[in-house]
Order: sequence, then structure tokens, then C-alpha cells
Amino acid sequence: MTAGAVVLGTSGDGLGYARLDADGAIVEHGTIVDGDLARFVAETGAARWIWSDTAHWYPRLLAAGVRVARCRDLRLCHAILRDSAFVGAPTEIRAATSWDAAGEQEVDAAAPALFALSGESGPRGVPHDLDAAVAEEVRQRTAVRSSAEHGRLELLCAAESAGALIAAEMRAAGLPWDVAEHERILEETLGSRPPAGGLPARMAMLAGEIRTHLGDAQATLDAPAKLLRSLHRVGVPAQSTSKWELSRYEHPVIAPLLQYKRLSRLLTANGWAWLDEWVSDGRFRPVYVPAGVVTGRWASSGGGALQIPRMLRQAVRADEGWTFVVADVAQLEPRVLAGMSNDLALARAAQGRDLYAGIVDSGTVATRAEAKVAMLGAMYGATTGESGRLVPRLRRAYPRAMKLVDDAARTGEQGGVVSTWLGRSCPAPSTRWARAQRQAAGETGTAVERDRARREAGDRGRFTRNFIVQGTAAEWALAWLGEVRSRLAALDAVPTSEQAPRSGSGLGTRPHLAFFLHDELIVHTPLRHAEAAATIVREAAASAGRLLFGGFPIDFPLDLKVADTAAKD
DNA sequence: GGAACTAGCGCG
DNA sequence: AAAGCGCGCTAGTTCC
Repeated sequence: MTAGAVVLGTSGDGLGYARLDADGAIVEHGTIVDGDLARFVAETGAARWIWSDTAHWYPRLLAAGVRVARCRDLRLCHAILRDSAFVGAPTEIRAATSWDAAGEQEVDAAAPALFALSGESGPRGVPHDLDAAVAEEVRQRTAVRSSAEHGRLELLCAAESAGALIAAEMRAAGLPWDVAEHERILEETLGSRPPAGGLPARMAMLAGEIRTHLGDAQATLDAPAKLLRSLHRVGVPAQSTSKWELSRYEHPVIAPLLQYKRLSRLLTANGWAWLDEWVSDGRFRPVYVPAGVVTGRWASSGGGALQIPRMLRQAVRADEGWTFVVADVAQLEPRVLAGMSNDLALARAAQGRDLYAGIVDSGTVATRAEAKVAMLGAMYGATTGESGRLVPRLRRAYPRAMKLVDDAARTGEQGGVVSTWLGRSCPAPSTRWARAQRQAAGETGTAVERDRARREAGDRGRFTRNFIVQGTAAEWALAWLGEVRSRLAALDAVPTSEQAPRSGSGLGTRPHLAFFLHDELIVHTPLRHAEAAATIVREAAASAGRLLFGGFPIDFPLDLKVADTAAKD
């Protein structure tokens, strides 16, 4: 049983709390002795903690070894409710306030930014004081209750808040990273580590080869415009230096150049400098930014956590005595689309393992590759090429699903707002966009302006078309993640001898989430709990499907493995 | 000498 | 082949 809802915030010179009843009335309030937040939270026990910004409050709790089961992140929920088309009539939540501020990033638990410790809100940050939090919580409850879709909005706010907890915990725990293995990959691929400023051996060799073919010993390889001119001089009429473009030409310079670009990418994005900066004590600790993407997907800040290249995944290595459960959802977005649109034909094609194979089996297209490119085209708004050619076949086979994305595109083109399944709405178009559309419609502008307006309308249509699907997929993933988190927390702690001390904040006493990337997660688990953790990950996927789509027969099969590395096969 | 920009490529 | 959505990051270039 929970002890209800408790708001935390600064109060006077210190910290205070306020316990709320179901109507949002304060039933008890007080100050937190000595500002000892961690002790207060630990002693209060189970509650739904309501606070301004998880990134502000939670890291210091984790640093003290205190984990909470549930919270309400007022900043994140404010952003959802403020913009949601599911919140009807004008409510206070729509008024411009300091709750519109961006969140705090990174609060390093070991050395917090000054403003993060002071209890004051940061520059242009959300307010952290108790009174403001209580008032905002009441506004949010009113907004949710006033909605005809209060069930969905409540679900979304709960999932979003759970995600905020997870983001902080995953940073605290870190992703186990084998520095020696990473260095082995670097040396094998690039050659031995160069002195500062130099090029690794294999890159230097390739550079020499390329310059020979370019007939210019001084040729610059890292500046696209200059490289393009060098290529033109030796008869390669490329329009850009992108690898797709270059690979179309036959010239002895192409192969070493493409290889050089590949190695250069590894060196600059994930080379030795990256290791030095981002991996310490055997952990990669990125800053996750919940809802950092307009669709509700997470973003990350620093270290490129969401872009770990496949070739480095074998450096993700579990602690001794521990292992990973690595799982991703097969074709999450089209499955979510089937659920949103109530498209039983698409749901039937999705039943079992491979949705694209199901589309082929239905006779809609001939090959799996065609099914994939057609489905991506439908969700992204492809109009040309093979993808654009195949989309009409999907329209015939899955009219309900296709109507949903086509309608979303039309709404967007006309300047309207679309929403995800649980009620996250896309931003309204900019005033500049709207003005350009009005002028084009009134045929007052030049032909160039009208062309531009038409193109921008199409851009926005493709955005809103994709928004509903990508955003709902993000909601499904949050529900999955939240369920995994709470069920892992209920597993028994392992004996001290089997714990992972480097998974900070006491998270190393039992299986914990270690990584999340849109439709994939990694659980770091003691060997003895690996099977239980795998079962939880699977069952949580089914649970997330039911939470969003009730009894609608769409399943969410996982590619799941228990392994010591995160390498993809 | 730094801010704002582009090109290119990694991830889903 | 690139196309059609959403990102972050680095290096180079341009502009103040």
C-alpha cells in the first residue's frame, strides 16, 4: 500500500513536504529536518513523490542509495498537458508560466551544479519551491479530470514520470563497458593509438593512398568542399562526398576513400578520446533526456548514447557473475499502427514473429524487402521510388491503418494538430509557416513562394504522419520499460558476494535496467536472476500491449537473448 | 576567438 | 541506390 501523494519542494531556507488527499487538498505539511531529503524519503516509504523535475531531485536521492517506486514529474507532465488536444476547454494549464522552462540537464551527483544544490531554480528553469509544486499538481489534476480522455492522459503522465526515474537510474547505474575490448577493436580497425594530433597507422596509410590517386600529396580529405574539388580534378563528377554518392563511381580513389571515411568516423565519434571522456570505472554513463524528442522519444546529451555503433556493441560487457538480457521489439511502429487504427488485417499479418513476412503471406507484395520498404514509406510519407510505388498496395490491403496515417498527413498539411494514442500532441505550425500557407492559398505571392509553401505543407504532412506512429511507439516503450522496472525491483536482492558495486546507488543488488534505445532495452542481471529477468522483459511487453490497446489482438514479439555482451549477430 | 552554420554519418 | 520520419555529435567553414 502506498502512503499517498507527497509533494516535495524548497520551503523557506530549507526543504518541505505536503501530503495531498485524492482531491489535491493538503492534509499534512511540514519541513524536512536538516534538509535531509534522502532520510525523509527513505523513512516515509512508499508514496507517489511529486516534484518539479526528476533530474533535479532524484540524482541526490540515488547518490544516497535511496530509490523511489513512483513519482510525478511536474515539468514533463506539464509539457504534455499544456499541448494536449485531449485537454479541452481553456484551462489554467495552457497559460504561459515558468513551468514551460526546459529541464535541468545532468546533475552530476558527485559534483552538482551550484544552482542544482542551492534549491533555487536554475536560469530559466522550472520552480522548485513547494508552493509552486502543489499549485501545479492541482492544475494538472484539474486538466486531466476535465478531459474526456482522462484515462489515457493519466496513463501517459504516469509512464512519462516512470521514464524520468528510469533515465536517472540508468545514468547512476551506467552501461557496463569493457575498455580493453573497445581498445582492441580500435587498434584492430584503426591501428595503434597515435600520439596526440596524429592519425592512427591504418588511416595514415589510407590517406597516402588516396592522395596518390588524387595526384595531390597535400590534398585535404576532411573538408567536403575541398575534397569534392580534388575529386573533380581526377574525373569523379560527384555532387557530394557522401558515401552513397561516392560509391556510385568507379575510380581507384573511391574504395580507399570510403574506407578512410569509415575509420575517420570511428576515430572521431567513438575513438580513444571518447573512451577517456565518457567511460570511467567500467561504466558508460550518458545523460538520457526523457521526451527530448518532439514525438516523446528520449534524446541523450553527451557521449552519443543513442548512436553507439554496432561494431562497438561487443564492448558492452556484463560484470563478472552477471549477464545481460538484451531485447528489442520486432517492427514496433507498424504494430502500434495496427493497434491505433483497429486494423485487424494488419494485426493478423503481425501475428507471430515477422510482420513483413505476414504482409508477404497475405499476397500484398512479393518479398519481405518490398513489404518493409512499403511500410516504412507509408509511415514516413514516401512519394517516389520503389517505396512510393508500393504504398498503394498497402492502402488496398490495410485501408484502416493507411487511412489513419494519411489523415494525419492531411491534418498536418492543413496546419492542424495531431495526437498520439495516449494524447501527446504535436506542436502547432509556426506563424511563419501559417502565413506562407495563407499567402499561397490567396495566390498573392510569387510562383517561387507558392512552390515553397507547397513543399513546406508536404514537409509538415510527413511530420504529422510520422508523429502519431513514432510517438505512440514511444508510449508503448515507456509502458514496457516501466513495467520491467517495477517487476525487477521486486526480485530478491542477491548476497553481497554477488553484487555489482559499480552499478551505483545500490542498484547493483538486483537486476537493473542498463540501457534503452527507442525499442530496445538491456537489463544487467546477476546470473541467478537471468531467467527471471528475461521472463519479466517478455511479460512486460505483453502487458504494455494490453495497457495501450486492451484486448485488441496485436502482439509485440521480442528478439531476446541472454548474453554477456550486447553484440548483434 | 567564439557563435552559428553546414556536411556527413551514426542510431532507431 | 535513395527515398520518406526523428535525433546527436564532430569537424570544418563562415561570420561577427
